[in-house]
Amino acid sequence: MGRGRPRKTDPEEVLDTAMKVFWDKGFEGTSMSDLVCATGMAKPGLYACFGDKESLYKKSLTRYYENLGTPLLDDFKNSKDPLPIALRRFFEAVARSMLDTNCPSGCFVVNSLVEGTSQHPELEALGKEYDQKRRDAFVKKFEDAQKNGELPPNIDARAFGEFFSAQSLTLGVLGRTDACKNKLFSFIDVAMTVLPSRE
Amino acid sequence: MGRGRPRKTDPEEVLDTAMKVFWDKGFEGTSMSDLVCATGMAKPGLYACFGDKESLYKKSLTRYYENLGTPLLDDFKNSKDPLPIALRRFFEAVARSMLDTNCPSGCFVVNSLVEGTSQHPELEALGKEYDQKRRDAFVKKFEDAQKNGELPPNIDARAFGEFFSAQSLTLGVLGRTDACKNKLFSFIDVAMTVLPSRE
DNA sequence: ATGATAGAATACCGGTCGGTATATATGCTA
DNA sequence: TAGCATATATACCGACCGGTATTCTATCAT
Repeated sequence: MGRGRPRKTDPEEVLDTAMKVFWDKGFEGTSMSDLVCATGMAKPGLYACFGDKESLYKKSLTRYYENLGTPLLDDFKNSKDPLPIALRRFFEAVARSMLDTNCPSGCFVVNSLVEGTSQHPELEALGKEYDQKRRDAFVKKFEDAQKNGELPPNIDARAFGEFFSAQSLTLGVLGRTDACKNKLFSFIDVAMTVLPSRE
Repeated sequence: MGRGRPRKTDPEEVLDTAMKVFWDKGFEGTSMSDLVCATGMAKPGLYACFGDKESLYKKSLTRYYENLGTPLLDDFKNSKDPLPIALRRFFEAVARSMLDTNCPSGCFVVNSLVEGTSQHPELEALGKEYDQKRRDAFVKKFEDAQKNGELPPNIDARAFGEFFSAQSLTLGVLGRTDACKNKLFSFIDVAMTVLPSRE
């Protein structure tokens, strides 16, 4: 094991860097040369390591999702806290990641909106998959809360779940355009008022 | 007047068609050849008429905004109806335009998120300008409603205004990804519950 | 040392990009 | 009908695109 010339660049770092470039310039707006400059890995290396441009993008987005999105969502799903607590923690974590300049904030919503269109069916499918996971988690959480009496029985738990699921996208949009700590957090404050009280 | 060879294609139709192509493929993903095919106007004609690609995009987006966004926003601003009525009418009009397949729904949010990045400062500025107009209108409406006693005095009218302003972006996102009449309208129903009752 | 292995670096491919120069067609005015 | 003004159509430009073949270099096992 360990034969051959050692790598100059760690492939996982390459994926992280690539995601930032894609986030900054968009999929179509990013050239392979941009990625070569940013990552330090030469073009043939990128192709050998990750396949073509679209595969590289998919792998970047997947890694990003598994490192950031999945843990956040799992924490929310598995939380034993009352719904308002868990919900607020989820949104504040999303908001913090949006404010982290080292983090390509909002790439999910960007992917869903633009990269994943009819032109790139695989990217579209990836985006829809993530969207669906989030929405399902939210809806289930709200339905469970209703069963547990945390939410009044006369509301449409699914609609409320989907509403809040969509608010994480809104945070992504605001994070890219308006990003400012106070605004994101006061947005969350207002959103939380949607939660009906127990009775 | 009327000298020279007559136009084969109406420039305003060209702008409408161009916006649809940009909406479908994104700014970077759209080539001038795509636009030539879609609009029927030859490339030199496009350049003579609209300037370069970025100018054409700006003119398309501006026209779209003035034909759709401005009237909607003006109706909302000038409405004498109670706030919940005016708000719901605004959101339902936005939702309907999202569901209109002839209408490149959500190009504002797309522009803000992706086209208008550091790579295209002019597009970014245009997006920010529209964003600001909408936000200002919402904030003013909520502040006025508070003064008129339509909203309780103990809430942060600005934060509520910005929250609802952002919901029109969320409708844009949902319209592009989830578009389905029931979902958009039940999203609006839930969002409306944020409005605190008079007292 | 030496050969095998695997990444790095360079140069290169056909195609398409945004943008334009040139020539032709069409209608108005006089 | 002559001529001008304006749009259209074609062909073309250099640059850059995504992707690859080839060569060079560094590290391993032997």
